[in-house]
Amino acid sequence: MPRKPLIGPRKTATQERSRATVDSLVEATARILVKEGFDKASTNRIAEVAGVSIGSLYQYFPSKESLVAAVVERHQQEIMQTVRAELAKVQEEPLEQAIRRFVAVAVQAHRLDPKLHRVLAEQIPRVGKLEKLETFSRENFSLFRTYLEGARHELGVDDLELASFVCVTTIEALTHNAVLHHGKALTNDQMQMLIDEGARLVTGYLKG
Amino acid sequence: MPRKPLIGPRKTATQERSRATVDSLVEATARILVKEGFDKASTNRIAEVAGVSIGSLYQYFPSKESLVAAVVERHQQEIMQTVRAELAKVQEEPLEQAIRRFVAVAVQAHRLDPKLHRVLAEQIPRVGKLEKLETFSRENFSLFRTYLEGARHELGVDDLELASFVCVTTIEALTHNAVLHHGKALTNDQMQMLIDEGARLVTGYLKG
Amino acid sequence: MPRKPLIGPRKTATQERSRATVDSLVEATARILVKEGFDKASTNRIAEVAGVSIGSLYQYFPSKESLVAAVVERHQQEIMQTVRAELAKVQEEPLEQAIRRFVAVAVQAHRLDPKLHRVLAEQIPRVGKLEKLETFSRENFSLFRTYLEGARHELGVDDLELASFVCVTTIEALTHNAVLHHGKALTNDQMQMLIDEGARLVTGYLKG
Amino acid sequence: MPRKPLIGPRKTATQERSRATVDSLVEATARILVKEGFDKASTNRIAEVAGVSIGSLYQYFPSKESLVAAVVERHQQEIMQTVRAELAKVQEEPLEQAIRRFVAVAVQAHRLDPKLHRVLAEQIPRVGKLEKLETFSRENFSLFRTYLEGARHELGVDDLELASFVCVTTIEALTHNAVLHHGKALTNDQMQMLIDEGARLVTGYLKG
DNA sequence: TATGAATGAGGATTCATTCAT
DNA sequence: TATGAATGAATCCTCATTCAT
Repeated sequence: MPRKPLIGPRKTATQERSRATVDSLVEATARILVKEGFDKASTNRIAEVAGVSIGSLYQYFPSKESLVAAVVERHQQEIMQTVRAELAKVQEEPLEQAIRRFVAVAVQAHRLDPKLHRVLAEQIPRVGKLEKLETFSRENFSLFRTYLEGARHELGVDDLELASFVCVTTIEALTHNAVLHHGKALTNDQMQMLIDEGARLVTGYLKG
Repeated sequence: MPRKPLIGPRKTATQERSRATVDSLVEATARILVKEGFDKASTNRIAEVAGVSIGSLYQYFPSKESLVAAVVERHQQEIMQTVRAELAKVQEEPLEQAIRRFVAVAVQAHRLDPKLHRVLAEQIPRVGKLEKLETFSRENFSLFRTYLEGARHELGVDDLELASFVCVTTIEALTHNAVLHHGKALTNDQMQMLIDEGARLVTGYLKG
Repeated sequence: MPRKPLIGPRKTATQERSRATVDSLVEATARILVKEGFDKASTNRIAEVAGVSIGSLYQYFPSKESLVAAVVERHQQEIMQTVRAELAKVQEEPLEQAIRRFVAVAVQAHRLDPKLHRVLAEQIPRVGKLEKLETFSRENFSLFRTYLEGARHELGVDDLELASFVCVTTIEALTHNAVLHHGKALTNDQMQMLIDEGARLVTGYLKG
Repeated sequence: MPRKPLIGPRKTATQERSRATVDSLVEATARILVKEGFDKASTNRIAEVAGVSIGSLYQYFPSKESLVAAVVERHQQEIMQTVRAELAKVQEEPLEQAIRRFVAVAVQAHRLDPKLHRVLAEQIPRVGKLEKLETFSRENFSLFRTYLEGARHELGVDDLELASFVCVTTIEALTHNAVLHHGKALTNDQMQMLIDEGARLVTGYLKG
């Protein structure tokens, strides 16, 4: 094991090569998923597109499923990074403003890579088992719920668990349908309108 | 000597046999989809379960896709029958009552055959092309929109197209998540609560 | 199912076709095993040599293992047919004569298809699980033991189970080594000598 | 500056390291063969178990086959060491005693590492080409034959080549079957009985 | 028209071996 | 010399679909 990092996090050539291989595989998988769909995403195809041998694919991913899982994970990470950043100060905001922010964040999350998001949402249940991506993910649910707890005084509802379920489901579905099924890309106006309507819907409900 | 039946819907023996074969194939497909999942639903398996030879299967359905499409169609028909019956007199009802009915109908639709509904919802994008089942279906959207037009005086919103989109999406998602992802079966209480919340959410929104 | 056998065991065309396919697969497997060894006997190769598609192979044999098992079975059947025929009247024979017959039968069994016998003996433990071919097979052991019981008065040994083990093992090994490892084919003289020696060895032992 | 050790078998550090690597590879191969079977013994697995990189494995062994061959060789060496030691003074012994010793030695050889012996016996024909391990090995045959020559006066047989073949084959087979196929381990009584019977069988034969 | 034997492209995965570092 | 990432031919097997009977 020739590993002589002199200072700090200096990766060895070997580590970098591995990392590059892994990345290109995940990337290739995502690209094929988006452009050709789940059924065309054979492991041989993925390796080919990644410019890597099929053997290397299996060196890093024990199965096709694990590759798809990695794509899901990566996408999820990207989304949650956006979400966390965006919601950092939501706790201090009044209801109306906060809800608008939640809706806006949902829209943004969907716009990170809408096509990938769609494929993952639609075709990935098949991969099952690793129930990621569950209705905008548990973390989202938590964030929302936590907000509601802090904003209890502004709410006209008691059961925060139920309210969170209703709101998160609603926001997710609205955004999902709007972004993914209507036309190709939302104009800014449409996006604004979407946020307005979604926020009004949810806010009204929460105020009771 | 053409053999068109003289009176009424009296099918020839042959026609009846065909019909039975087709039915058993669709039924077998649905059963396998539900019990064993999309991946186990090979055409050979379907033919076997239907008690029909693989040759006959291809006599009636040109492809696996067309078989799945038939299942979707059938499920849709059943749902829409319920929906139409239930919404027959909705036009005359006041907003609150009508919306409750819409939500209740959505729940009922999901409860017709929840497992089949779920499989179809999850796996069918794969069959793609024939975008049936699209967000509670166009017909649903129409029915809702038509209702809104008649109830314009009670509404606090102008853009009925937009409002319909928001409401139908919301109702569908809420129901879908509640029925398909939470536990196995909803208790009556839970169902009532779901209808209450859904109706309140949408009604509030529509009143503006 | 168009099955109209008019008289007696007249197989339908279909049945005959299936049968032919199965036969050619087993035959091809045996041939490859003999000519190229276990490792070259890939399912695709077998199908090719059988003049059958790989799909058909899997229609009749669920796995590669099952194919090899069929070869073993077939070979075993052939051997046991010879053995049974040859040993039909052994019960009435005096010890010396009977033992000679046992040895002779073992030699014959090995000469039915020596190369196949060798491959099966050497390479098939791998297929394990289906422990056929076990030390000249249980049936052989039984036949021998049964004979000993009837000939007890001529024997100088008490423990017939033990004696059978010793004799059957010995006869089998002697024959096996002689037929399979020495040169290509045994001359008649060599065979005679083998029988003589084997019989003398075993007879001496049994007489005590 | 060539570095040949001046005195005695003093290996350089490098040579020792090489030796250690080679040993651990052979040992790992044997262990995997025994514990997991031939099919699990991939070169990568072997290297891993040996705590050596796959690259190093190929530095010392040109192929998987050569690795297995080394295991066979080593096992053979160990057996022959036992055998030679045990048979050192057999030449002076009378027939009965000598034969008992031969049988006992065969049993001991099998008990050195029965599981390894079995795997090698069963799977190694596959590795073919290097027909080691052939029926208790040529050396055994020689030893036995040499004994017979010295003991000619006690024998009732003429053809010592033939007699040796018969005896060695018989002893090997008896031992092999008894040790490897009957239950897990032989009790001392069973072993004694095995030696008794084997010796009686062979002695009787040799005395004519 | 019904049957089911046959097809074969294509898919996931393994593993002995090579070679740049 | 040691390392381990990379290779890719080869393997077993599935399944939608065709077609002779």
